[in-house]
Amino acid sequence: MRDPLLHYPGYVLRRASTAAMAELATRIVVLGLRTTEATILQIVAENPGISQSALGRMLDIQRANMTPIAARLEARGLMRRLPSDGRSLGLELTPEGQQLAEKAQAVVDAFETELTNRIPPEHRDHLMPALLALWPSTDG
Amino acid sequence: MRDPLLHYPGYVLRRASTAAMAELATRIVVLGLRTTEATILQIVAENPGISQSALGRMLDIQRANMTPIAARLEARGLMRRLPSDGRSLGLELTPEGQQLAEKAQAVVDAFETELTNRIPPEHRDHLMPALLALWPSTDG
DNA sequence: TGTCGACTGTTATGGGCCATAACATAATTT
DNA sequence: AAATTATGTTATGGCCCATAACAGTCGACA
Repeated sequence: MRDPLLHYPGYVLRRASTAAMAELATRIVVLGLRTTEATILQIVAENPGISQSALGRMLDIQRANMTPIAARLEARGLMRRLPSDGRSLGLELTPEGQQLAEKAQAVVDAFETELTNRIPPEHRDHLMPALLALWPSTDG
Repeated sequence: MRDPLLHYPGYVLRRASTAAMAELATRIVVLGLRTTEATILQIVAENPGISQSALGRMLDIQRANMTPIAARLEARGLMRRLPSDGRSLGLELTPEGQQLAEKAQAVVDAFETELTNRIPPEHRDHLMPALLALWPSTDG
């Protein structure tokens, strides 16, 4: 039984990503959040007033897909969407949103630290530059 | 506008994986295949007679999700599913499946090579060990 | 100032992959 | 022989991504 896929960086990248995301999802779901929602709370917490579009550009989420996510977070009382522009919606967290964002942040931080610690030290500092080189969307 | 996510290996891993998979998908779809199907053709080509379950274990695809994929490939005349065991189905490619598998293989190889070449040389050899360390499912 | 193009948000819709539960059947273990 | 395990199947849902079409707003520019 041969498995040549383990020599393919793209394939290993995919598998590593899927595994890591699944693990994070199980840790974050206990807060009642999806990983995407946790990320959004985090970004809005650090960038109050950011528009849906700008948020979407930062996270590579289409406007059309951002709408239901933001609406859901607002409906749960975690986020407010205030018209800033007539066409734009500025996002900011409610106190409950802030509180949940902090919990989510702690979970994510712990996870990312664990992830980093799994990498053998001699390879650790090379992962980020290598991944960023694979990722064309950084500059567009 | 702050974007602290770029310091998170898990997040960058996810983004890099998504981008890479999307790119591969656009290259493989012209063959009438999805990335998962291309992978399956490749594995079956190198492991004729492999059972659906064993294939699923290798690729981390649940039995329940493997069934429609394998059935689709069989319906397209690319693969045969021969009862080997009374309960198991042994998989093997048809001539058309072989031919398509070779084309898919060429596309994947080219893609993986390009991917590797994007990584700065000083980081190149560190990516695979780092990713494999993140990926717990290698041994279970 | 009025028009045209670009931007924003929304709705609708579909694709692709993953996960779980329940089931029937066959093999294996005890 | 009985109990457990393995395999394949069906059904169902979740999550994330993509595209098209639309209405409303802003900005650039003649």
